[in-house]
Parts: sequence; structure tokens; C-alpha cells
Amino acid sequence: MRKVLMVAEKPSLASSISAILSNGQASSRKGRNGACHVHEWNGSFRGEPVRFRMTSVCGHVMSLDFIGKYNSWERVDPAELFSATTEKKEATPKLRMPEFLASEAVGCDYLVLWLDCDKEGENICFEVLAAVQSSMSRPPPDRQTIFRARFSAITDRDIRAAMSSLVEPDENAARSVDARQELDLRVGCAFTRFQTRLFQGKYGDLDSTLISYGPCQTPTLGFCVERHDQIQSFQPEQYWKLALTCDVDGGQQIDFEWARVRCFDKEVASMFLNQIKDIKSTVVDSVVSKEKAKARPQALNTVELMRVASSGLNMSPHYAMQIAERLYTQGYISYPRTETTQYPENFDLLGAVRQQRDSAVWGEQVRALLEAGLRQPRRGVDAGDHPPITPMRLASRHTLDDDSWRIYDYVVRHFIATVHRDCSYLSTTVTVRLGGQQFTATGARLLDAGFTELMDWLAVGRAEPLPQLAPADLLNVSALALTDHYTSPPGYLTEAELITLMEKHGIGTDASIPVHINNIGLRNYVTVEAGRRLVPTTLGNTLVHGYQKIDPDLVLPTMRSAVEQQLNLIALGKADFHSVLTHTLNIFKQKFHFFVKNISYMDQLFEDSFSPLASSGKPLSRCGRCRRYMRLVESRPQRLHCQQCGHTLALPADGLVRVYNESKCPLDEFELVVWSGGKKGRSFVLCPYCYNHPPFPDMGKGSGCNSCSHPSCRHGVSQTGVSACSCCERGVLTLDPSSAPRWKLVCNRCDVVVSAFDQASLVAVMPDVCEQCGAYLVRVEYRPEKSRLPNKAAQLTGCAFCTAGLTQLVQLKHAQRSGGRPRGGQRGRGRGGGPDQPRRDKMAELAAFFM
DNA sequence: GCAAGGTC
Repeated sequence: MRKVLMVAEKPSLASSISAILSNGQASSRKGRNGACHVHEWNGSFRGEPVRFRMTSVCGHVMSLDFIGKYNSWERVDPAELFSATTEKKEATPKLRMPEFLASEAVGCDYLVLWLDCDKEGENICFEVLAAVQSSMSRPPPDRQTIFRARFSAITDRDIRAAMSSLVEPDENAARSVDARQELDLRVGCAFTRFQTRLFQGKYGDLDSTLISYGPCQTPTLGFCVERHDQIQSFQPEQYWKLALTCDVDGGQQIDFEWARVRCFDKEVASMFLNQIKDIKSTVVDSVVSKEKAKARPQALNTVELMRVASSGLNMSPHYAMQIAERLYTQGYISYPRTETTQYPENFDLLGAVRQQRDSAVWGEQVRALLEAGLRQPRRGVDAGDHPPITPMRLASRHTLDDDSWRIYDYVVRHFIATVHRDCSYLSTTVTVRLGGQQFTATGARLLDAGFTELMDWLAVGRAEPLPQLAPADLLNVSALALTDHYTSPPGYLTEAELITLMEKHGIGTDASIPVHINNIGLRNYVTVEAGRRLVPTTLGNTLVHGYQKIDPDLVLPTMRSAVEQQLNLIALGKADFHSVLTHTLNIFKQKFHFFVKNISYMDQLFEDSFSPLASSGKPLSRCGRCRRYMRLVESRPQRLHCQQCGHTLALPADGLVRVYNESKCPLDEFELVVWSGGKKGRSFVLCPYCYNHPPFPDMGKGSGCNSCSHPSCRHGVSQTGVSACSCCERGVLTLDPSSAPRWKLVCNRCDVVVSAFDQASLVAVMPDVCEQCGAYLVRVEYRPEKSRLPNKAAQLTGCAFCTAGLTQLVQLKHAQRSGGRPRGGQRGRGRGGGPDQPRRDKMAELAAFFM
């Protein structure tokens, strides 16, 4: 029997599509990468009996990056990135997706691609194809074996229709995505590296580890700064209003609005007032009542959920989507990433509503609605991706955590509202005249709350209604005055407004919009203030104003859609991949060179707002070249700057850096410092120079002295290494000499920390090894009054893991030692080597490094 | 350490 391999874009779709096509008869197993599932069943394909095997990827299989040698920010000129060689790398290495796909493809004769029907999906088709092709059975000549299923909804009818009219994957659409990837990579990385390096090398208080540029994130920031500029340049204007209050013969008071609304000229306003100020009563001119309706919402899609989460629930879009995804995997709501606001034709609305009828919170309203009958939902847009977001099963408040409940609560209320009645109310407008001036008052009376029963924050007519009035009814003027006001600036942009702007300009997608908004916060370009309003920081403002001075295109929201338009030509087959790509790349390359050439315009703005590195920070440790103190620049990213020599040295990103008893690195004379941080209280000694420029090939960049194989330095691994780390492959557990008196053994590769010999006055690693386990012995000394050794001994030399009297002083709770000898793979890693690898070998290796 | 786009 022939085999048909079918691949969807995500595990959930593989499962629902196979359920439809197998009539629920498929058997399922977990894929060997742990993330995907494989469903199998027998059926027929193009007139022959076959075995179907359906699985999925998890989004993109591959992603584009530069080849390794371009990873160096120091050695590579960012301009080179416009032509640097790129390669496709596995998008998520831990999923081992190509290998998984290849293994499932073995012995398969046909391939049917069920990727999402958009350009990204088309691109993933070819990623899947590349992964499986060599594993599949050899195709017979003249027979088509690769197919693409085109579907617009995950419904029985649509999926079966797609299956019976398979087409071929669309290479043009896929190529347009390849072009987009290459363009975003080259442009984003070139600008990001250039401006990060330049400004971080000059200013000490930028407070951002990265000064990124991106074709989506930068226009996103641009919207926020644009609003900031409007607020800054706003000039308030004074204006005046006529405020009239009447009462119905000593009864209810009614406030009227002036039909002219407002007047910006005080003299004119006063003239109006003078004309009518002596009038003591008036009569109702007209009473107009009109039935009005507030329409029930359309079915819920992702951007609307994010908007509501931000403006109504005070949750960031990013966080709200994390919650929604969890609710989805737990089966409470449907797939939360969709642009569609139209329920599929055969969607079981009634069934979904019935699920909610026993809810303790809204059950009563749901039962009443079921009694009265559901309304037809409003027509929405079917984007052909996924159905709108709906509840999938009933949850109660105590089965979910607070934030999950708030999102679920909203999804349910919104869903019920879409099949509820519109809200209707009677709007009444009363008009009166005083001399030549007209005034109106409007009130509302609820007729049918409809869906607002569930979305009570949208309820109308709760304010006191107007009294019953008829034309010619007499009203007494109880107050008439000129009030003065000022026009006010707009508020800072809310997240909800920003989402709307991004959607309108095609900046990002439903899945990436929350990521871009999150990014501009992470980069310290904006902060989120009360009401989830986004206020640009000095850095954010300076960047955008700089782009506007040099090349406004770089921050214009129209730039993205212009590029997308070009890419669309590739997708439609109207333009050649290479010509569009080289043309567009050339434009950005020129823009890049123009930007570099004119960077002084942006730099002037930086100078106005930020302090030069030389005057930032406080003196910390001595430079090995000039022996003067280097300054610790504390704002992110923390680094050391030598004013004399002009160099800047990176330090670990987070955590505290302090000086360490004036020890110097024997290799470069830089004064050693101690870093401490992390959840487990890790710490290690580091040489600021070696941390940036490792002296030995086996010491990685960003390592402390405990990874340095210097043969005699007392901070190197050859003097501090105790044993192999039990948790990671090549790590060595080293004594941290800076940790006294709460001594610690710290792995020089992973974050294992072992507290040991607390309050000891001295701990030293000895040259001899334990005969039982191969670890180096330690000498532990205590002051007599503090001794924790047996018999209050002052000192004991032995193995930390084997010698009675020492082992109980080692807290192995984080790192359960596997016991026995250190694992293999220790060569060249200092003291983990064990007794059969004496230190002489180590010395020989080191000697080789120095040659 | 960079982008944006999928999704876990």
C-alpha cells in the first residue's frame, strides 16, 4: 500500500485536519521531537487505497542568518552585511524539525502540503519539501507526487474540498518571503550594529544594551514619538461657552449645551451672553425622540482581543497573547491568532452557547438568551486563516488563575454578545431658544439592554433620563453664564491606539504586533504609563528625531507597505525575485551609506541629551595599560571605560560588579573584579580584559578567571578547579575565592552553585586528588570558636565529596553529584581531569598555547 | 548581542 505524508503548519491543525479526513478514525502518536504528533489512518488517494500519515511543523523550519564569520561585531564593518553570505539555519534547533520530517517521510510516496494558505505558509511548504524530499520513495516518472492543499477554513466541507482539488505549491509566493527575510536581515542588522556600536562607544547613559533598528519596530516607535511631538508643540487656546441650566417649575434641573458649542473670541461670546442674560424663562421648542441601536460586536479576532486586553484589562498585548495561548492549549478557547471576524458557515453557535449555560457568572443571562433565541452574527471578514476566537468549554473562576480568568471571561462575554440582540434605546433631544441662541439637552432611556447585559461596561442610559417634556412646556432659567476653557493636547498614544495604527499601515502581523510593541519597551525606547499609554524615552525621541533629520523614510510607516508592495510583485509572478531583491537592497544600501555619512545630525541630538562615556560612571578598577582607574558605566549595558586609553570593556549584562582585593591579572595587569548576580547567587572573579579578549583558545569570550587555563594564577581553573560539574557536559566546579566567608563552589560553564564550608576562615584547593572520586582535595580552616569541623578542629584537608567531616559542610542540593569519577570530555579543562591525568599534562597543553 | 516571521 502506498503512503501519503501530509504536513500542517502546527500540531493543532494536523490533529483537526486528520480528524476530518479520517472521520475520527486516525491513530495518533507523539513525534520523536517531542513537539509534533503523527496521525495515521487508511483511506483512498487519487483512486488507490493508501495509508495516510499526517503531521506538522511548528511554524518556520528554517531561518536566515549570516554565516559564522559575520557574527563578530568588532571585525565586520556593518556595510558588509549588505552582501555578506547568508545561510538557512534551523529555526528552532531543539525541535530538530528537518530530522523529524525526514524520518517520517521514509517510505512515503506522496506529499500533501497543508500549510496555512498565506505567503509564509507557502514558504514553509518549500522548507518541508527540502527536508523530506531525499527520504521519500523515488517518484515514478511522469507522475505528480507533490501536492498543495488550499483551504480557507478548518471545516469538514472546506477540508474535503481542498483534498479533492489539490494544486501545486506556489513558488513565487514562497520566493517573495525569501526576499523579505533577506531584506529584513541585512537592513536590520546593518543599521542596528552601526548605531549600537557608534553611540555605545560615545555615551555612558543610554540605558539600552542594544540600539536596534527594524523596518517594523522603528515605525512603531515613530507613532509614539509623533504623538509626543504633537503634545510638546501643542499651544492651548482659550475659548468660552454659554452654560444654561433650566428647571421644570422648581423640579428637576436640566443642563443644556450651546448649539454653537464654543467661541474663541471672548468679546463675541460676551455679546451673545449680553443679548440673553436677562431672560428668565423659556419654552420647549421641540422634543425629538429617536430609537437608536448599539450594534453587537463582530466575532473576536486577535487584534481586537489585544486592544481590549490593553485598554480594558490593563494587560500588555504581549502578555495577553501568552495567556490566550495557554488557554488555547488547555482547551478553553479556540486558536487565538486569527484575523477572521466571520464564523464559518457550519459553526455550531448554539452548541458553543449551550456550553456556557451552567456558568455561575453568566449562566442566567445565557439561559435567558437561549430561551429568546440566538441572533444571526454580524457579517465580518473571513481572512481564510482560522475561525474567530471563541470559548471551547466552560471554565469557572477557581479553575483558572486571575489573569487567565479575565481573558477567558472577556472571550466568553464577547462571544455571547455576537449572537445576542443589539442594544436599543430611546434618545431624546430637547431644544430651547433664548433670544437668538439655541440650546439642546439629550437623554437616553434603555429599551433593550441586549448584549450589553454581558458587556456591561458598554451599557447606555444609566445616567438620569430627561424629564418628560413637550413642546411649549415652560422652563425657568436657573443659571446662565459664560464659562472659560482651554483646548487640551491629546494624551500619549495608548497601546490600543498603536495597535490600530499598526494594523492600518500594515506594520507587523497579528502575531508580531505584540512583539514589536514589547520590543520598543525592552529597548528602553518607550515606557508604559498609566492607562497603558506609551511615553517615549529620551533615547526613543532622540533616535526618531535623528532619522527625521537624516532620512525620514527610515521611520515612515509607509516604508513597510511600499516594500511589501514590491515583494508582492514577486508573489504574483509579475517581477523577478533577483531584480526586486537587488533593487530594493540597493536602495537600502544607499540609505545606509547616506545615514552613516550624515550621522553627525543624529549625533548632535545625542550630545544634547546624553553624557559622554568619559564623564559617566565612577572609578572602579585599574586599567592594565595606563594604570589609571577605569570608570564603571552603570547604565545598561554596564561596562568599564578607560578615559586615558579610550577603550571600553564589556561586563556581564546583569548583576553587580565590585573590586576584588587589588589583585591583578598576571597576563595583562588589569585589576580583577568580582561579578555576582543571578537567582542562585552565582559569583566569579574576572579580568575585564580577558573577559573581552580571551587569552587562550579554550576560554570562551565572556568567561571569568575560573575558565582561564593560566598555569600559576591563583584564580585560574588549574588552581581553583575541584571536580567535574555534575550538571553540564564540560563544566568544572571551581572554588570561588571571592565568596568568603560564605564559600561557594561554582561551575565555570553552567549556573550550578554549591555552598560549602560556611564561615571558614580559609578554603584552598590542594594539588592532590581524592583516591576515591578523583576530585582535588581541599584544605579548610576555621577559627576555633567558629569551627564546624569534627571536634571543633581548626583545619582539615580532604575530599569535599568523600571525606567524613567535610561532606556534611557541602550543600549539594542544587547539584546532586553523580558520584565517582568526573565524567569524560574533560581534556583541556583543567582540574576535572582526575588522578590519571596529572597536572603536568595540563602544563604541556598550556605551553602549546603560548607557542 | 542584530530583523521579522512562523509557533511551543
